Amino acid sequence: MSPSRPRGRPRLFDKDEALTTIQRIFWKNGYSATSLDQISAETKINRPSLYATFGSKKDIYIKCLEHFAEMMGKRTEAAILSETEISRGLEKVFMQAMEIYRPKAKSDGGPMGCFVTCTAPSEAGADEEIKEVLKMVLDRIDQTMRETVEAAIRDRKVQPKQTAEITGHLLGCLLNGLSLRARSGTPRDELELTAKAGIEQILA
Amino acid sequence: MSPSRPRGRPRLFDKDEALTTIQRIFWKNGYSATSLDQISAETKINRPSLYATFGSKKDIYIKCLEHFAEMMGKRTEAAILSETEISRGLEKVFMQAMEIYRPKAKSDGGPMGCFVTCTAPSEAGADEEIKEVLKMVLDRIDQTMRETVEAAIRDRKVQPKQTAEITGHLLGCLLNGLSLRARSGTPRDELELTAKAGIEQILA
DNA sequence: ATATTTTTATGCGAAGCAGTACATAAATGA
DNA sequence: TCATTTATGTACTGCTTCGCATAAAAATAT
Repeated sequence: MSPSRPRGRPRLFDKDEALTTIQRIFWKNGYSATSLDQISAETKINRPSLYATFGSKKDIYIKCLEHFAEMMGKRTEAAILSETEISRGLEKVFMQAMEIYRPKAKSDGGPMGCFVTCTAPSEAGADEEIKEVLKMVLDRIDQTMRETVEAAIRDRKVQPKQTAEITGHLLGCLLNGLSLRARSGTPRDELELTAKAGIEQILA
Repeated sequence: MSPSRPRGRPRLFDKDEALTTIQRIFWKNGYSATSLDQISAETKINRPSLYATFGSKKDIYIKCLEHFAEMMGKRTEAAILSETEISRGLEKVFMQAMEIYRPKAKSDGGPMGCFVTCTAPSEAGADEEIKEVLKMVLDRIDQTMRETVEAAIRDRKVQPKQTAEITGHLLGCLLNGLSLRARSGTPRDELELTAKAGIEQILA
């Protein structure tokens, strides 16, 4: 089953590693303010190679958005599965999100906030494709939250006053709000405090 | 006291009206994706006049951000003062925000979502000045919410489980989350439903 | 060895960008 | 009437942008 080496000259760079580097650049500067020259320089991949591998600038950006959403989604599901108590599971989800949105160690100028919710909305006003990706990511967050809440209701762990659907939306909004605040420089401990209180309040 | 006409040739355009037009362009396309040529074309103001009146591109953008925040702030305060019951006041605040974020009539390609939270975060990662303006606006939202909650607590209208400060943050996050969802195309009635449920849940 | 396939490297080209120099126009002051 | 002041319009500069055309390089297949 080991796939025999493909036919021509092999790539000098790792596709996934490059995508992660590119993601970080878009994350920090936003889509429009990032140039392919900048990406080319930081990844040390020539523009034509970049183009041949990932497509146009927008293609690359959308691949990064999906890459990020996939990463967050997997982490979220893992965090929820690792706890039996829903409020603990959600707390873990939010805490690890805060670690990504506003890393405590190495607060050197790395990107802050959620990559998707901090960079995509700016483009979504004029670009239908990016708007749809944004909607997909937001819906996915809410859906995961909702399913978690539904499972907890079935297990008689919580009895929220609102429907599971609404409760999912509220948890999603909370996460988005915290992401924007992280981007603006709000300190980590304040974000964590709000997150914990919010989960408690929304689930009650 | 009527200010005598200033010395030189009078301006052909209204400063405030122009700023509103420019704001709408930034609102739809974001900061980096908007060019001064585009602004010049849509306002019919030459770039040199634009520059002389408002300063650099970033100067113009920041003036627009502050212009928008001022407008929203005034409307919010008015809405709160117009109702004696806090939950009704907050509901009015959120409903009029939704009308701006996602206008029901004339859903022709006008900008959606909050101008500040949908365009500034993209730039805030690399621009300290925009980041500070963003923080100022977010803090102002939370502060207004907090003061409203505090007043309601004093009047024994509500007894939130969380502190007024936290409650303010939660209401702010809810508004931000709804703004992003409006930008992504979530229908108005769903936003309103979430808003009402959220207010009820957060104040309980 | 030679042909074939794929990636890399150089660099072009047409367009767009922000900002400004300079001459002109339209108002007021004397 | 003429100087002064401010705004406008044209056109330019120097730089950056995305995308691609073309040739060289590095691998496999025969």
